[in-house]
Amino acid sequence: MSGPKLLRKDRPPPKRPQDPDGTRRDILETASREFAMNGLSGARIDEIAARTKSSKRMIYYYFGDKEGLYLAALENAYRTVRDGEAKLETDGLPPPQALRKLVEFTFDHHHEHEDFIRMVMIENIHHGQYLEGSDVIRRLNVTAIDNIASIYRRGVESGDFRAGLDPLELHWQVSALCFFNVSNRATFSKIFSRDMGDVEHQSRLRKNAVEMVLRFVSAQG
Amino acid sequence: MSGPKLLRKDRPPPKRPQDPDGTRRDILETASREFAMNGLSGARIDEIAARTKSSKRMIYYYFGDKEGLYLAALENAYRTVRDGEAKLETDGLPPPQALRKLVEFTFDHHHEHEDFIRMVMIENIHHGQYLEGSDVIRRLNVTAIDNIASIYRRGVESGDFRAGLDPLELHWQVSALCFFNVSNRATFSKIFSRDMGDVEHQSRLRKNAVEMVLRFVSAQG
DNA sequence: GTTGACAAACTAACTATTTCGTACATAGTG
DNA sequence: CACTATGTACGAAATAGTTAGTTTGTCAAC
Repeated sequence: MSGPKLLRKDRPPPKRPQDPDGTRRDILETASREFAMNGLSGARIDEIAARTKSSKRMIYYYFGDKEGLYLAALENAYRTVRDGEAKLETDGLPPPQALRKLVEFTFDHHHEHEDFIRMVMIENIHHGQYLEGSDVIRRLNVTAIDNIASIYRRGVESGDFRAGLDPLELHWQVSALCFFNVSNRATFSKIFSRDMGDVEHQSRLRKNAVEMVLRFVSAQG
Repeated sequence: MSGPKLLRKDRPPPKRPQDPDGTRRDILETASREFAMNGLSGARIDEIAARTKSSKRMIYYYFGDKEGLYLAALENAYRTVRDGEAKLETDGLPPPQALRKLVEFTFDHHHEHEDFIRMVMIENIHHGQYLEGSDVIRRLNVTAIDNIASIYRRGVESGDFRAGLDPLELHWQVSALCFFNVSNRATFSKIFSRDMGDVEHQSRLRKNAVEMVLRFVSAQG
């Protein structure tokens, strides 16, 4: 489960009685799950400590207090997801296909990272006040615009897309469709007695999201 | 602020030392604000009690426990919003204009009812488990589909809309665009250092949402 | 290479509050 | 007088955070 980074010093330690990096990571991962599951006030420090290989004292040792731990978990969530997104490559493709790929990728990616979605929801409940103090997160996200901005620019130049749209707003629309798909699945499914998370619905909703964005930016229409 | 229902008995009581209906309503409204603001575990019974004209004792008297109060607040939120939505009239309009009006109305309505949005977010964090036991809420929502379903059907008949779309999925897309606009405004604004809630952005996002839905259902394209 | 000092990593038990919920007593109402 | 509505005070459990002390690693000096 844990691969301690080799090649850092001569001896890769097989079992350390003291393992600051490992302990820190273990706490952070456990806390991330608990916060994503229960929210900031819903998560319990004692519960997190119990699920950790470490102890409550260590949580305070490394993260100061509950809010410090929450912020670390929030940054962790953004980092994990944005790192994954960096793998998307669309440079070679014609703009419409590139945009299609981006939407499909975003849709799938959000779908696969429910904990991230939940953390963002939770942070929005708190009016983004913890995110506010984190330059880390801002940096991670601002670059996420570059991709869609470049695709859009190419699309306008090639005549496939209409001009006058704002890449940030485009990103907003894509996010809305993909985010909502995960964030509101529970209430939506229960209200309408349909499991919106099953493969059939997901495949249709994914197709819809793509069509919606493509038709929106399309030059003809 | 409080209009006690007249015409029920001869005398509308001007000042009652004991006022069960008023007390109940006062508690519910206060609780609704607090839960919307802080979530289920974040809200404090003592805090709610303090903001009430009444006392903590009365909360337990009328709502049993914290979860009972939360459920009442959740139902209250859905009821308030769906009651407002019932005012929308689109029967006379040609389908594209009817759909436009529906999207604009939903967009504005969500925008004006942030507390409702927050309650739905909170309930989704809890995997919709409280909503599950509430037939009240299900009933309120299922009828919300009728409107959009009827517009869509008329649109297909008139040749304005393409066939083969699912009204529930259409409702999903509209909801996504309008819901996200409120739910994720905080984090989005802070990450990109733009106030997405100001009038200019809102007006553009609203226009985008309408165009997106109309282009999506359009027969040509 | 052994030692000893110092810092980092870690353990266990404890505390001060907060927070939900309740008993008990009282006042209005029909 | 029975029943509903309400005020006051209290209690038990949960919860964030701490105090005090122990073990482990590092590294320079001998």
